[in-house]
Amino acid sequence: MKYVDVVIDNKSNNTDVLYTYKCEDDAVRVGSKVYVPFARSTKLREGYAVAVREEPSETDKAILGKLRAVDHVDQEVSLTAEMIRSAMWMKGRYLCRYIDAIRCFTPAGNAAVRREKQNSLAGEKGYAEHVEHLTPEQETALEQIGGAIAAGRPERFLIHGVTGSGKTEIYIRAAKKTLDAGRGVIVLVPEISLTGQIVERFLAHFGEDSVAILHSRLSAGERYDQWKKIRDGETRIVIGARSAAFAPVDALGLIVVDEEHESTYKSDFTPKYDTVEVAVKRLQDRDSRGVLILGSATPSVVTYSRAKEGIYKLIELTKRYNEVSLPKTEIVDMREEMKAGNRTVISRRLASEMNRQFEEGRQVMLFLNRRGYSTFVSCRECGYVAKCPTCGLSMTYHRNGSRDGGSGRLVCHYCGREEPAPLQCPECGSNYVRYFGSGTEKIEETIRQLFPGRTVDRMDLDSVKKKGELKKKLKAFERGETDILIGTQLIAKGLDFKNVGLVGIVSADVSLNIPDFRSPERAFQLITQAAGRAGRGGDRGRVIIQTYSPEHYAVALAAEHDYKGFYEAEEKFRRFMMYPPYSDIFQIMFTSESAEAAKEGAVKWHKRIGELLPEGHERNLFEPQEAYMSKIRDTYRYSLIIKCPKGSRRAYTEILMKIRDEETAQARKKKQDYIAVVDVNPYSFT
DNA sequence: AGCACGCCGACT
DNA sequence: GTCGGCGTGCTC
Repeated sequence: MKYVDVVIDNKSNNTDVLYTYKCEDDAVRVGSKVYVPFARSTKLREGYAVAVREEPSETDKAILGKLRAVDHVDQEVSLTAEMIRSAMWMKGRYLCRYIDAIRCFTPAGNAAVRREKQNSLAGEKGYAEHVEHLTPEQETALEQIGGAIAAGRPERFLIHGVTGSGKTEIYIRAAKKTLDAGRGVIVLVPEISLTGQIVERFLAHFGEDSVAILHSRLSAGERYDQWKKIRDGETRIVIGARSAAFAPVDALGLIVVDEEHESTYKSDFTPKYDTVEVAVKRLQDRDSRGVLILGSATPSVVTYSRAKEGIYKLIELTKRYNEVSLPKTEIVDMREEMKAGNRTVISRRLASEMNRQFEEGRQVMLFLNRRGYSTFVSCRECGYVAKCPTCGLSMTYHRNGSRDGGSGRLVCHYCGREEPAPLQCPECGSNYVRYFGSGTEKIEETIRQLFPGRTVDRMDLDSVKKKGELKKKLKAFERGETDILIGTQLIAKGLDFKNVGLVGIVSADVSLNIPDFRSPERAFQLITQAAGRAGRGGDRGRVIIQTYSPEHYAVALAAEHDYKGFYEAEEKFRRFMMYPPYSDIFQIMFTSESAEAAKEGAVKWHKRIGELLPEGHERNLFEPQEAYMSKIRDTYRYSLIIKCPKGSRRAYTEILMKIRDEETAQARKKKQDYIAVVDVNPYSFT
C-alpha cells in the first residue's frame, strides 16, 4: 500500500491543498497523472501525484479512515519528479495555486499558453549548414561552457555580446556538446525571434527531426504530439518562446535564453513567472544539474549585477564579425529646434542626413514607439480631455484606416474601444478641439510632406493588422522599393536590412517618460536595438537620436554604445532606491466590478500585512492606491506595492500566503467581491 | 405534486 | 471548481 499526496485539477482556492489517497498500484510515482474520487462527485477527477510514501505519515494515520483510493493512473501524460519539484517551487515563488504551476508543464498547457501572443513563422526549410570559423573570443567562451557541460557542473553563463558577435554559434556548439553528453536542450527566444536566424541555424545544423519548435500557432493536437515526442526522448532539442521553458525534456542539460532582457520572458497571466528564474530552478534540480546560458547585447540590470556577483559567469564578446564598426551616433537636442523655429518633429539635422543618404542610394528607418496620430485630444476652451469611459485613460487620435472614412477616430490603446473623433467639444460645445503629441501616423504625414519624391511606408500594429501585410512591407523594403520605413518597436528588433544607412530615433523621450523604475533601462535597450538596424551591410551606419533630454544618462550612454557606463549609473540608482536587484517588488492587484470593493480589499490587506511585517520593515509597505490604469473594461483596480529587501523573501512570501489563506477561509462564509492577484517583480506598473 | 433553478457547502 | 443536496416557487 502506498500513500499519495494529490493536487486536484480544480481552479479553486478552496481546493488548493494536498489530498492524500491510498494506492495499491505500483505504477504511481511523483508526477503521475491520477484519476481519483472526490467529494460526492460521481465522476472521477483528474489530479497529479506530488508525493508518494510507502508508509503512512502521522497525519495520514490521523485520517486513515477517511482515505479513499486512487482509481487509476495515466502514464502517457504523466510528469517527471523534476517537473513537480519545480512546480512546487513556483507556487511559493509566485504565490499561485499548485495546479496553476503544474498546468504549465502539462501537454494541454494552461490558459496563458493558449493566449500567448501569436506570430507566424517564416517558411519554418532547406538551409545549407555552414561551418563557422570561431573567433578567439568565441573559442574561450566555448571552452568554459563546454567544460561545465562535459563535467556536469550546473554553471550559469551570461554572454554579453553585441549583435553580430556570434552568440548563436556558441549556442549551437554548446547544444551539440550537451547532446553528446546524453542530455537534452531547451533554447528560448522572444516570440518575435522565432522568425529570426536562430531557428534556421539550429534546423540547418541538427536537422528537422531532431528539433522541436514550439510556437503558439500549434493546434492542441500538434502541441500534444510535440510534447509527447519530447517526453519520450525522441526529440532532445526544443526551441520556443517562454512557455517552452516547461518542455518535458528529461535529463535537462542546457537551457539557453536568448535576448534575456526581453519583457516577453515575464508571463502576463497566472502564474506570473519569470522564465529565467524557472530555467534556473529546473537546471539546479538534482535530476538536471544542467548549464544555463543567457545572451544579450543589453543585459537587464538585474542579470548583469548577478554576473558581477559571480552568480553568472560573465563572457564578453566585444568583436563583431568582419570587424564592422558600430554605427556613428549623434544626439539632436530638440529644444534647440524649437528655438530655431522648427515646429515639425523632424530636426533639420535628421532631414539633411536623410537627403544625403538618399543621394547615396541608401534607405532610412525612422523609429517612434507610439502609434496613432496624436496622443491626446483636448479642448482649448474648457480643458476637456478625451478619455476612455471604461478605462479612464487618454484616448489616442487615429486618422488612418477609419472605418467610416470620416474625420478619424479615438482609440483606447488599452481596451481597444473606438469612437468617432469629436469635431466639437462634448463638454462645452466649442470648436476648439485640438490634437497634441505625435505618433507614427503623424510622422508619416510629415515625412511625405518633407520628402515628396520618396516612397514611404509605415509598420505598426495598425498598419499590419491584415494577414500577410507585415511580410509584404518587409519584402518591399528589402527589395529597395521603399525609401523610408517608419515604425514602432515592431521594426526595432532583429530585422536585418543591408542597405539601411541611417536610423532616426524620432523621440527617445517616449520610453524615458513612462513612470516605471525600469524606464531608463528600457530606453537604453530600445535605442541600442533600433541603432543596431543601421549599417548591417558592411558599411558603417549612422544613427540620429532626437530628444528633449540629451543629458539623460540612458540616452547619452546609449549613443556612446557604453553599456557598462549605463550599468554603473543605473546600479547606483537602484541601490539608492532599493529597487531590484536590491529587492523584490511585490505588487498585489485588487480588481472588482465595484470601486469600493477593490479599495476595501487593498485597505484590508494593507492593514493585515502591516500587522504581520517584522519590526522595522514598515517603510517597505506602501499605501494602497488606485492603479495607474484605475479601470480596465469596467473593472476597477487598486494596487498595493511592497518592497521586499534581499534576504526577506521567505518571510514576506509567507505573510502573503497566510493572508490569502485567511481570506479564502472567510470567503467560504461570505463570497469575496474582489480578486487579489500577486505579481512578483512585475514588468510594468499598470 | 412535480420539477426547474439557484444557492450552499464539502471535498483526503 | 464542481457536483449533489435541498429549498423556493411556478405550472400543470
